[in-house]
Amino acid sequence: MPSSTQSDKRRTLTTSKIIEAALSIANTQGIEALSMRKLAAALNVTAMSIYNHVANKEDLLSLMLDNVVSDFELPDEDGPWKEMLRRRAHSMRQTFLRHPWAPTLLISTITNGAHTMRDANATLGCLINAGFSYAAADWARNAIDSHTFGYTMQELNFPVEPTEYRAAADHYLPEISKNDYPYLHGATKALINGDYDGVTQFDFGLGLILSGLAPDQAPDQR
Amino acid sequence: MPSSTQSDKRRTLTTSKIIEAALSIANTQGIEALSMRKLAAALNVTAMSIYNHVANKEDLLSLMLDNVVSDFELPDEDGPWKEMLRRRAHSMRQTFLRHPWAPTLLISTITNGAHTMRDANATLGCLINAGFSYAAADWARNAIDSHTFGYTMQELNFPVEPTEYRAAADHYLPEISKNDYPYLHGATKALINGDYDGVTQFDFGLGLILSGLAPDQAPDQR
DNA sequence: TCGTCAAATATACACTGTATATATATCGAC
DNA sequence: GTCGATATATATACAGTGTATATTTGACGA
Repeated sequence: MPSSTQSDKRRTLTTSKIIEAALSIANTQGIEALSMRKLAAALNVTAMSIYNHVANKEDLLSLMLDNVVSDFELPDEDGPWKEMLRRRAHSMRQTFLRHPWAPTLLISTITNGAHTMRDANATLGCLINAGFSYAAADWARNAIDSHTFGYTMQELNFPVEPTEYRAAADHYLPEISKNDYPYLHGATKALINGDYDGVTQFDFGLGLILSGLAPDQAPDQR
Repeated sequence: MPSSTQSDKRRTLTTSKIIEAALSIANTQGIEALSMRKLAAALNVTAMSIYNHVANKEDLLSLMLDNVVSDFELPDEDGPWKEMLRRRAHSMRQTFLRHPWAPTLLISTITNGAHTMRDANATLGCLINAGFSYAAADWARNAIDSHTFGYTMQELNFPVEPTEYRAAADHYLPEISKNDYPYLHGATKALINGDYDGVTQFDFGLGLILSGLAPDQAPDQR
């Protein structure tokens, strides 16, 4: 007796519901907890049902990643390039902080999602409209993205939460022999006693790059 | 009848042999091909034997990573800091090109291997001896490493081999709609027609950072 | 009312890391 | 030389993974 009391099942699964549930699992339980069976369970469905909407797990991950990229602030192609690129970089970092599993996958996966392409197009367009050659724009974007990915991934991997730096001192410092690694020991101690402000430190490196960039320099090649 | 013709077995397995074999598999067949059973087979041994020398797979990966890090050129703590750090960064990139699986793991794993600690200590020491404060040295190293990891990971993930750029043109360009993504289309075409020199491009971004760094600037914090 | 067709399911397979229990080879002490 | 003791290799097993294949089910157009 099929009644409407339950969920009246059938035909309720969609690709976007799958992606949504997958993102939720990855964000709350970590990417390693995202298995097809767990995802299916969260959707009240069998694992194999998912394969009616998604080619395989790799495909699912690509869809998730493009969804993440859609949170990047799209540069205005006619706006001031430094500010546009700085804002985009900061929004990338913020996005990665919300989806800590994403950068590793994003940098080691080929994605042609619509949002990813739009982001690349707008970023390059902003530079090109500012007078950068195609090659120079590519180099500039590459340098900025390298910093954004590299910095955020290091930040996400840092073993201690900013709020418990001091508490970690007694725990980690003894492992760093003062004799064998004097500088590392000292730096760790200084670091733990200081404040941590990820935005400022990220912007510091970003600023080094942006300051050095200009439409005319960069590659000697055609 | 035990004879010495074969291998006279027993007691031949060592941690370094395991690491060596694991590195070989990861470098030739990719990190995803490295399973405990395959590794054991390469060593003419059972999977569980490995666990007498290694706590678990994560531990094995840490040992492999520290081995990779040992290839980084150690900065001379009293040498000229810009040149020292530039050389270290380039050697990191070269090392990653030989071990394409390494950077992703290295940046997403906490490692306290001796080589990793020595590298961190020497790098910080070089900056500190050049007049950087502990905090400034940390920020500088962070900016340089961000670029090194980020750039090399993007480079390793680039879908086309430098030698076959032109051949890839017909293959990839059609997927990038000239109407929807004009700048990306143009940049891709330009990129494919140009030469690729990873060293030069890497050094370009690195140079931006090194040019901006100085012992006195950087963090306002203590 | 009946195909038709898409979507959900059931089952199965090869493969993963590794816990547990067992066998065996080597070495120090007598 | 003989005998534990100890370290190391093995055998077996289990829960979990992605997914190929075959089957069932439900909704819709004729």
